[in-house]
Amino acid sequence: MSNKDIFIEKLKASGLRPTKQRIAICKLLFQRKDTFHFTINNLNNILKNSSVEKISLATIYNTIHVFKKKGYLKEISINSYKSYFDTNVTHHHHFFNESTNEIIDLKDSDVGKIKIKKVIPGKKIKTIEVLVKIENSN
Amino acid sequence: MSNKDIFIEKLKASGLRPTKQRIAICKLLFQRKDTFHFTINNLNNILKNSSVEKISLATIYNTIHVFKKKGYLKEISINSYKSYFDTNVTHHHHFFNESTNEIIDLKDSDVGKIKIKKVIPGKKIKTIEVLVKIENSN
DNA sequence: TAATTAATTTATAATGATTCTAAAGTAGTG
DNA sequence: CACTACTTTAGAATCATTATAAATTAATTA
Repeated sequence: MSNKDIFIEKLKASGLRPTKQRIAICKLLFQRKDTFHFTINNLNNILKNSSVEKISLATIYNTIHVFKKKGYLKEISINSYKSYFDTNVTHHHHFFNESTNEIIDLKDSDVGKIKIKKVIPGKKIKTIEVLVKIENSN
Repeated sequence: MSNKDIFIEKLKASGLRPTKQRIAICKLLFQRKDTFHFTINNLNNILKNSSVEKISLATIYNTIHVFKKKGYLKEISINSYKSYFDTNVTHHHHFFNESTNEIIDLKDSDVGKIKIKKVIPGKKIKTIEVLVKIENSN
């Protein structure tokens, strides 16, 4: 199965028709080796330059939100200034480099077991997310 | 020293003149036993009802941001939809109740030691923040 | 205390991100 | 090919936040 076919599958599974705009977005997001952290604004800039297709902002927002709902993308909360998305949808954690505003993935296995000693009656833990803020060590 | 005097001190330390609007904001934020998690919108609503003073949104934004910069308030990143502030400025963590959107403090000592097994060359860890998402266990 | 100066408050405008809308275009189906 | 439903798009609408500039108030000085 070609990459393009995989993208078409992803789109169909998300209830979206495979259009050239959406396929261009898929290429940008999923045709890469490493995980990709991005903002909508990032995506828009890259697509404006790289892609042959002219893709409107509304289409980008739409597609990203559907992928997020479907679980093909994760949204990361680092700070209130920007909204980041992540192509790594496995359970994992993040470094945030406060000197450069760069996000780096931290594998689940790179974080030791976390013990939560407080229990909230009637609630159960759904997920534990760790954000490690780093800065230049000089 | 009365509460009001403490508020005046806080304001002065932040480089702000003690006006009645700012003192009303201080009362709301700091005259309480438990930590307070809020959005600007929350604050505005409470002030609109509770306080004798008419306080404009611009004043609220201004004051909150100065307090944040001074370290009298912390901003918490839970999700991209809302921007929350916290009157607890010690190092600590949070539960986020996804059923109710409620934030609950988790004391530093309620979280076991966290081992980060990955090192980023040239960077040092500034802080480690844990967000525990919970839901009804029905 | 009155006068002066500088900071503050406020309503409103400006901005920026995101969402909505409705007209024009395109994919899927028979 | 024709039809229908889904998409795309530009631009408008909305919402949170920030900026602005005139009116008000606090602090300072005489």
